Amino acid sequence: MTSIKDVARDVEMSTATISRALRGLQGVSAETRERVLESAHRLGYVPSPSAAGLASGQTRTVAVIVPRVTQWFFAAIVQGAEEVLRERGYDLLLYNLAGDASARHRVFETSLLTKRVDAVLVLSLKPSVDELQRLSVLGRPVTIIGADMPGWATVRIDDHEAAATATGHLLGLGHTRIGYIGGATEGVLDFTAPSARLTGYRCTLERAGVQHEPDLEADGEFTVSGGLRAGHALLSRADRPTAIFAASDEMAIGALRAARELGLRVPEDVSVIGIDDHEMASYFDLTTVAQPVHEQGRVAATQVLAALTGGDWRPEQVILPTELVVRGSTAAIVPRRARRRGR
Amino acid sequence: MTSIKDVARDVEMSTATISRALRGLQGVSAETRERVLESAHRLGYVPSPSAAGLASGQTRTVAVIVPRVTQWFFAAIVQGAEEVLRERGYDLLLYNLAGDASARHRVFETSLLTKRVDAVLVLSLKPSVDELQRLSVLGRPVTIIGADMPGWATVRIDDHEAAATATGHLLGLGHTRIGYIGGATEGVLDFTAPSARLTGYRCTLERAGVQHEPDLEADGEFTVSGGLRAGHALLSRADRPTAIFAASDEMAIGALRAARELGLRVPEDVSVIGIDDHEMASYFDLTTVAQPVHEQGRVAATQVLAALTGGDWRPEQVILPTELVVRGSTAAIVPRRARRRGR
DNA sequence: GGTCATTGCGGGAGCGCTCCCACTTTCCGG
DNA sequence: CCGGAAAGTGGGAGCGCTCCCGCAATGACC
Repeated sequence: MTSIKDVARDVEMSTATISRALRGLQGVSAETRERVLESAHRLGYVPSPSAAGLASGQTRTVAVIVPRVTQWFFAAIVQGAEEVLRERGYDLLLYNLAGDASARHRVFETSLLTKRVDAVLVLSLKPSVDELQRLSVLGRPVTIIGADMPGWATVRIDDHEAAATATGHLLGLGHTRIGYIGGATEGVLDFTAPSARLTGYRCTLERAGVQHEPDLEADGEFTVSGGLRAGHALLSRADRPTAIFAASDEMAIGALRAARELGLRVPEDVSVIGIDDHEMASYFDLTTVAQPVHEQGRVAATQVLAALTGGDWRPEQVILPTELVVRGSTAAIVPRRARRRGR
Repeated sequence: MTSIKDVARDVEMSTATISRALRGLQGVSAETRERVLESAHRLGYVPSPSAAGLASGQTRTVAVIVPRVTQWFFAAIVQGAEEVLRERGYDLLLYNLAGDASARHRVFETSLLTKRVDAVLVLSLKPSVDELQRLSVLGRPVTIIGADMPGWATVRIDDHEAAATATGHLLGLGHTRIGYIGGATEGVLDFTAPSARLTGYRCTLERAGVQHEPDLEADGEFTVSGGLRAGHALLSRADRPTAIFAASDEMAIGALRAARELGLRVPEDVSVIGIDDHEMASYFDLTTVAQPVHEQGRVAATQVLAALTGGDWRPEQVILPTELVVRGSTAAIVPRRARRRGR
């Protein structure tokens, strides 16, 4: 393995100069830099990240902690983050919790992170008090995506508002019996989004003078299968809702499926709206409140990178905009009589 | 930052012993190990991977090169690999090419990989001759998932057979006009699966005495939107096929959508079958040839890890089994007259 | 012509660990 | 009682880089 010394010997200079030249630091003449680059390339020199990390204390690596990569939403964020990290020469260390509590424990507990990465991106999970403690002890930039954590750098959407938009859309179409499919507000992936979306839904109903019915709120676990179950529960009621607002597109897709299985037409018999603008949403003709998923990853990565280079880093709360995307799964309520006909 | 020296001083022993004790090597008395562990914990000692990597030449990290994490298939493989890597204390460095040729170039070219990871997992992309050259120069275990590369360690399914199974299923139901939606056999993600599946389809038709029609083969780019386009093209023909075999579930889902948009009923008017058993397949009632996605990641990771620990590592070709999963999107062909009625 | 930045470069001390080799002690069999 | 193997431990030389400090040469300025 050729090392920096070999290059130094080759161009008859000190390793210090080689290091400077290779990293593009100033204090090296253009001619020297040229020679060093040529020599390094000719000798097939590849720097050792371990050695550089040991000497500099920087690993040029950031950890991304994600609940489940298999969920499109998280994967898309990872992809966004990876793009900007790669651009800047940083590597991405992926920690996939996959609903495994022990995995979560391990990642936070054995803070291997400490000396392994320069920064951490935490996706959509609300770290516990203890975990936050560990994160802050790291002394490294940390950005939390998709959760509201005052005092911490966060990138997210306004979940309350997104839910209000969705609910408002349904209200605007004349619906008043609006079911809600959400997720546990406490759990393995205890992010703050579920509760914010739930209150957004409730507040909007209330503001419109609609009585909010606990019976119309179901748990969809933020998965397609959960949405299917919840959809079945809501739609097989005698006094079934005329519209369903699911707190995520995946649950909305499950609800669509439930409607189909029950022989209900969408949107004639029931309107369905979600949140996310999942990549498959358009194929389901699903009306949704789109959020910039990919972009959140980019912004978060940009943020920690800025913290790493610029000196004055103070946690910033970034809120990205959402947008109602109307497709075919929602429609104005049809008078009872007419609706009957379709069943 | 507390280092190994601090622990050594604390228990009044040499750093060599601390290192041995912490890594669970033999040659340390149980009592000593106990004391070291206690001291390390009390002092909040965290080992430095950079230092260990520099000294040992091992990083306990493996690189996973993936075409696009946002595709469920790849994410699921990553998840499988991550599981076994984490179990064994290895970290996962994610390189997401995301269809960006320059990204691909960068990953392979600037073989930062060399001194950064102990092993490499390459997902579903057929490395070019040049890239293979670089991989072999690494001198590290490399496993390729989802592509057939003689001479290299691979983990995959028998694509030819999977396609044959799907096609055979349709033939068995009486279909003879069977459309095919596949992907470019050369491209950014030039894996070997597309061509193997195509030939599997053709061979099976031929063997059944069915004339294979080039017009019934469309390009779906292995995406939902591509499948939608291809489905439209195939199903809006006057002599449209009575069944469609899509080389991936995502394309099959696109085809289902196309059928719906054209007012065709599935499976009465057209049967659709895919490959993968995508997480959403059951929600679409999609008949498919299931492949062990998650498991492929696990097996591949296990393989490189074995290569890393055991001494005698020689490339092994693992082929995992597939299984036909019959759901509601395929059915026996209905006599022309009866079928008409439904249109 | 002298002073003082500025630029370009070298020397060399670590960074925190691993691993080879050597040393001591204990234990066992002959 | 002795020799030798085995077990437990220490010393210390790196691993390949970064970065601080120092030095020389050059140029600008009064």
